[in-house]
Amino acid sequence: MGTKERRVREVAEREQLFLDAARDLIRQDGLLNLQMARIAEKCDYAVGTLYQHFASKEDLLVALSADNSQHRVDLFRRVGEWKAGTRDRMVGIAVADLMFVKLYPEHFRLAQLAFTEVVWKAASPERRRMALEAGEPLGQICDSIVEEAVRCGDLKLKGMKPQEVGLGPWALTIGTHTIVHVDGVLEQGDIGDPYRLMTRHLHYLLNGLDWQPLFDPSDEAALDRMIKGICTEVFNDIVCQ
Amino acid sequence: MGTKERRVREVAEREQLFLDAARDLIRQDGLLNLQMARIAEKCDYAVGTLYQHFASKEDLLVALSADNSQHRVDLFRRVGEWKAGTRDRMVGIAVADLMFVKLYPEHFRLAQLAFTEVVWKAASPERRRMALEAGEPLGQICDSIVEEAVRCGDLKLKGMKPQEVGLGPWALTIGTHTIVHVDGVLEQGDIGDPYRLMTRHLHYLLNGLDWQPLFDPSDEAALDRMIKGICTEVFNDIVCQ
DNA sequence: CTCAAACTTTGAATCTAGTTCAAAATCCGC
DNA sequence: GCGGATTTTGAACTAGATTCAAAGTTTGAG
Repeated sequence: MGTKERRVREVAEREQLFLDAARDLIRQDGLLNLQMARIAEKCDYAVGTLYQHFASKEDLLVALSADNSQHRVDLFRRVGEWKAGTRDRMVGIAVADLMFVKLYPEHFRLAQLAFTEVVWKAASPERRRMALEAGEPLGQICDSIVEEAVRCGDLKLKGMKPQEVGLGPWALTIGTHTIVHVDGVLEQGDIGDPYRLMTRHLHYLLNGLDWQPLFDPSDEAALDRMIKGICTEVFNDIVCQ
Repeated sequence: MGTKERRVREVAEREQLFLDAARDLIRQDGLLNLQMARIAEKCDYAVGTLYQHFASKEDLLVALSADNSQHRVDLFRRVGEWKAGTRDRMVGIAVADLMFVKLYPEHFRLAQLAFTEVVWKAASPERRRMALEAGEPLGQICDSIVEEAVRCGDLKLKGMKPQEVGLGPWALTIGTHTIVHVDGVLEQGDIGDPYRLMTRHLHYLLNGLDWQPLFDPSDEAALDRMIKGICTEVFNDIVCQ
């Protein structure tokens, strides 16, 4: 009696179809011009069917954003499995994040919108739960690196929980993306590559945390070498920079 | 011949009236339910008049966000004028920002939305320019603290520009707010007060930058004392915590 | 003071796009 | 092959942003 299972699978497939279509339309016409009717049309389904999957447009946006996290999780996993020191891997997480935003800037923009009060609150509770769930592995990978660092003596928690340590680099990363993506803000004072700068600040933060081995980020050449090294070793097959 | 001037002033006053009404309505019914017609009604003007001031709803949102920056700038200025060491003042900036978001969480939410691609791009170019301009003093105050720190020997730039140094703390701050304001994210791993944690990470970052005098943020009591000290000395008259 | 041109305000009408829902189509077990 | 359950459909509905022609007001020249 696999007909029920087939149905479930078909529905899931169609949901994916809708999400992919929405992504295409966003890439094509911008987030600004995304219309529910167009998504349905592009998939040769009626609007009503689209609404069987998503309670509202906001619901779809959050779903799309959750779906996008998969890409990010994939990149993070590579870093999680990378055979390297804990500090290098922590920097690797930040570089992965940075690559994600560079590769898919529209995903970042969408996530930014999706987590906005107006959109987030208008999505269904299940959808919100799913979106949070989709992002969970990111935190877990990060935590496990911190935990390993503590085990092997690279880092002392000094009364913090592993998640609390992770919050610093995470905030630094998100904050940098946010600043970079508000166009106009960085034009004023001319700042070089904001992402190389972020890596530099991350190293300062890690040095402050006394995360071993310490690294001198004012050595620009060494910094570049390190970033390039991570790119080659971890993201070899993905276009880098 | 002051009739033209009077007119200009009246228009400006009405614009402020509209913005204040919008702010009230947001506080009352939430950003989600803000309606252009209601704003006009509340001010006893026709919708058309509202549209003489703001090209679109998005335009109004960006304008409102720019108007809100004034509060933030006021807090920053206090820190800028505070007679204290440069490092304390840098932390003071972060505390000011933190207080701003705690005092006016709805302003933060609005800013978050306003700087979203969908809203930002739909606002008129002048409005965007004005919004950026309204935020400029924040960066300037921050830069001037960095510059003074360099002059008096508390900090070495090591090849960075003053703005580049400031970007680290700034990103850390914005990132923390962003994480805190996505409800649900921090529920998972139980993290104490995320803002005290942010201050702690900021100190780690400043230690990493070798910004004198170094401070041990793992001394929780000293950290609390410092935050409380800033609140009393700089924001004495404002409710703190 | 008068009047017409210029400018401003008005709000009903328009328009856009998200959402609903009754009818039609399809599926499923008997 | 049939009848009820489920799914799909898309025209109709709706909310709310935006427009614009008509009404009102101001200005300054005569």
